[in-house]
Amino acid sequence: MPELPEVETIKQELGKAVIGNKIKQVIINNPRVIKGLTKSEFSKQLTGKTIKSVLRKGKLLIIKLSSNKFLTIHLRMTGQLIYPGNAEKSRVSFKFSNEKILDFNDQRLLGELKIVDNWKLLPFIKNLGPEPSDLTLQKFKQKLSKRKKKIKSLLMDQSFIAGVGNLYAAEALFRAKIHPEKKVNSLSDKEKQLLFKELKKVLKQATLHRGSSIDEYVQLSGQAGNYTLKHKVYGRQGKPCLVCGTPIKRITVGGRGTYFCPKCQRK
DNA sequence: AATGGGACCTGCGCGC
DNA sequence: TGCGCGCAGGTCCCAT
Repeated sequence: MPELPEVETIKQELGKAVIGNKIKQVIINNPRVIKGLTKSEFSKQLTGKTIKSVLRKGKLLIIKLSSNKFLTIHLRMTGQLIYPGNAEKSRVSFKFSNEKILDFNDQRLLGELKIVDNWKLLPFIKNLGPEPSDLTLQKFKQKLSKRKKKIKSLLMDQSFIAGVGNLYAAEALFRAKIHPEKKVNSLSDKEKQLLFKELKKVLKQATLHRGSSIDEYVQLSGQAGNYTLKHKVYGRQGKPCLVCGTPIKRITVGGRGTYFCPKCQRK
């Protein structure tokens, strides 16, 4: 599933691939992923516009157009951007004047494409917590104080910190040796410090490895991300913990599948 | 205010 | 064999 490292990878590659390209045609194979505009309004807003820049905030991609409007893309779980594509199995494709095609694929149709005047006014952005790279240990600790829920649910809360999803929450907690169900108000100062360090580290390393190919995520070129091989707990139910050999357990936390080592990670 | 749970969506894997 | 069910999780929405 695309989380910060995956979306950042796409953002970097998309920037290299399409900045300066002019949209010649919009091909809409399934309008369900387009929010707030009809098919024809969506096409009209994009056709003839040039891609000026590509930004990322949390898991949201933001594409600045020459009209000074923004095309925002949220991949949710199974969204993919592929370039060059072919518009064959895509939900929406963008054909540029150089004849190359950018495909937006999305098996489960939960992804969202929008066109907005100002992305900063989107509710999702207004409620978004800090980017991990902007977060200091002091601020992290301050944000953790007075919170009572399970640490994993809090890490995945986009208003708490931007860009962390199910996979990296699990990986960071394993590396920090903290049980995913541990209540935030019972974390020691040392645990908070270690969690802060490991969370930043895992996100940075995953980005350097171009993300994790779980579910449908692939890089812009269609290649898999390389971080999948570095996972220590995610998807490893029943397999031995890479530190102590105890079988990795899978439980449900906040309705989400959660992997952890019952020996290394204590409540 | 903060928290938890359900809904959304589709394809796949499993069990009977 | 074939079918139906559960599951995958990011975000929004609602109830408490």
